[in-house]
Amino acid sequence: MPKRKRLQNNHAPAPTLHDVAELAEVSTATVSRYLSNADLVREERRNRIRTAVEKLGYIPHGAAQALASQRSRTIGVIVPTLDNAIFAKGIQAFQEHLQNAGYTLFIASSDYSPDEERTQAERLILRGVDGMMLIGQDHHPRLYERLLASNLPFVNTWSFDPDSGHPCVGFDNFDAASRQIKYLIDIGHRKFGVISGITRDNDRARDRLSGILETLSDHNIDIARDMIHECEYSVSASRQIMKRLMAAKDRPTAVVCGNDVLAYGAMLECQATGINVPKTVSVTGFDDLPLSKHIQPPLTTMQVPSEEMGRAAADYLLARLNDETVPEYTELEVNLVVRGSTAPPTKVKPIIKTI
Amino acid sequence: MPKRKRLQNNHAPAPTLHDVAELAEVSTATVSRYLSNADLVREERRNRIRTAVEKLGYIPHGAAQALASQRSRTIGVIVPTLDNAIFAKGIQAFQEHLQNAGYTLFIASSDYSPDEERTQAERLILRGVDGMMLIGQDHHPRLYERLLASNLPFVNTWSFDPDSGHPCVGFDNFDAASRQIKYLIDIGHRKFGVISGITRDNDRARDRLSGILETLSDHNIDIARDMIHECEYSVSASRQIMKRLMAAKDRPTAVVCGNDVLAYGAMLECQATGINVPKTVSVTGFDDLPLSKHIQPPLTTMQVPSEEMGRAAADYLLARLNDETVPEYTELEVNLVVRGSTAPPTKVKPIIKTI
DNA sequence: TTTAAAAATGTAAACGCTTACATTTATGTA
DNA sequence: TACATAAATGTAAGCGTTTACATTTTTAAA
Repeated sequence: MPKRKRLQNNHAPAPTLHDVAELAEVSTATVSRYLSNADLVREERRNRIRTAVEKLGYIPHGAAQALASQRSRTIGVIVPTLDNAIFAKGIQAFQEHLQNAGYTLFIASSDYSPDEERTQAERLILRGVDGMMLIGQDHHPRLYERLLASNLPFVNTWSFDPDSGHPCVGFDNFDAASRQIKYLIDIGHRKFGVISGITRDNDRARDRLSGILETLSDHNIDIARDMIHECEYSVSASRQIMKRLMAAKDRPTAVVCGNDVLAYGAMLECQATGINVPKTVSVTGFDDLPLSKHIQPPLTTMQVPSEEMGRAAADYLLARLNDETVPEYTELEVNLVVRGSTAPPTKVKPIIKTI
Repeated sequence: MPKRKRLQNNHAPAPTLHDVAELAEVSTATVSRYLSNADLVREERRNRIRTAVEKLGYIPHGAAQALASQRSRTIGVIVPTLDNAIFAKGIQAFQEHLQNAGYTLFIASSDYSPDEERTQAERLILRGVDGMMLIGQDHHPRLYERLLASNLPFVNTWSFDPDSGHPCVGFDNFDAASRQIKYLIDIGHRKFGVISGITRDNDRARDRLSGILETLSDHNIDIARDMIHECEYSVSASRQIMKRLMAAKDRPTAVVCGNDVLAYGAMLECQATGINVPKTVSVTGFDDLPLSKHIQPPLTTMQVPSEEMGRAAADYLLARLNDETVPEYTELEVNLVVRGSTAPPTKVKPIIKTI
């Protein structure tokens, strides 16, 4: 005799595996198997179970599954910020990919602070994430310790550094920045300004800055201390700095920015003060945000393969979770996209005419 | 005799409540109480427990907690997109607020599709979220049904509509758009173009569009069918439409855009084709993204209180979860910010001189 | 003191699943 | 047909907490 059969009316306790099993007249084990791998059960019962599931509107209880199976089918990611679009595309791709494999994503943000990142990571671990994606490779040492100690699969992204010993999917920020500045040198620039992201706790910003400075030095090009600035990733902050840069006695003919947002700031400051880009000063960015090809002039920048990165990061974690072997370090390409914001420097002094 | 005492070496099974209890020589119940409300236990034991927790590096098992307590301390939010910054600030505030209350956030995205939104919601419910935040109020009917049936606290945001019967924290999109267009009428515009977001399944876009059209009609201002376009939220798409708008025989003196991104597209198209904003055409946006005050000319737009909205949404859910009473409908203010992208229309025909 | 009430603690039963192992049933082979 | 083997199913023991209830200890009042 069935105990009760009320359908989905308000506040009805959610049906459990047991309810389904009872209705389908099989054991809970069989239902569980059906749910995880349908062709483990004979067709006849499969149908009974399917019917029961539908009739009851059964949804498995995630926490119970997680507890019993010791895996939550949940992945965590900690981004520095949700605020700008830099990471959005990559995260989106990451998520979609995981989703297809039955995983759900926890997203937290650290506001570019390793301490905060570590706190967030602890939270995610408490929530039982099966794996974790991080941005960059500058993380709290204790975070690395915990990740390693608990043998939790994780992957660094937006950086590529096999020497770090940590799994990563990303690109070589040093090299990318170096190529970018080399391009500017090639078209004739010698006087540079740099608006870098804050390098502290940010290996990407740091590598890009080193890439720039070392390449300049390789070419015996001097750059004054006051032509190099670090700056939070905002248009306002960048504008401020650009203003100072262009007010200097010996102003740069090219300003290299740590990312596109900073470049927007630089260009908008010029626009506001009537300085022509690229005639008076060339500006470059890094990221190739969707807007960059539309602004006037269109921004010369490094195209970062964020979607590919998200996908590859997901692949890495999924492989780890399934105990498949997978390369620990994956390098992706970034391309220099030359657009209208850069041009050879305009000669200021008229060339002495020969007779 | 202690069974084993290895510290955090690799792959050591995570310590459990039981381990802590054993080490502190109390029962698991006491440890559990200590963890949830420390002054339920006498000081002497409190210390023993604290020491044990630290020594073992104990972290509670989220899934087990969730299963036993029937609440996951987890909240879900489904945003249309992570891609642009529109929702970022609001989500960030939402998250911070929840976090302080011990909740962790699941973020999913629906790509503006109610079906996808519903699918994502099911996933989140399976994960056992205790509550849910949604954007707008156009949701799949079955989603509403499930939310109601399972008595899961949720709140709509970015819309305010007490008549809907669904809890919401947001603003009146119709009214906001109406005020905006009224301003344009007030400064003399009569010929309008509209670049709206896609209205299907998007009550915000729909309300803004109605706000515009009804207000025009209230003022007996005609607007041709081909001056009204719907457009996905991208700069490229918006540029296309702006191009058409400005190529028309009787082109508008003001173009109202459904959000700031669309407005960027409109303005950039003008910039690219040498049309002066605001002299030839005024442009308005909606959202007041961080960039909007910096672009040239700075964008006239509606300032949306996204952080406040995130906070208020969190407050609502937290109150519901603690069985406190809380208003079901919260209206927030949005302000018209007048900047340089709008100006009175320039008279095209010279006024006939009087003698 | 004694005693009742309050506070602290312990015991053990859930919570809703998964899964090792045992058992039953089907399949193929000799 | 009998038998070995493979496939399908069932049984029941966890998974790591919380929490109702029972028990013990403390506190305060008489």
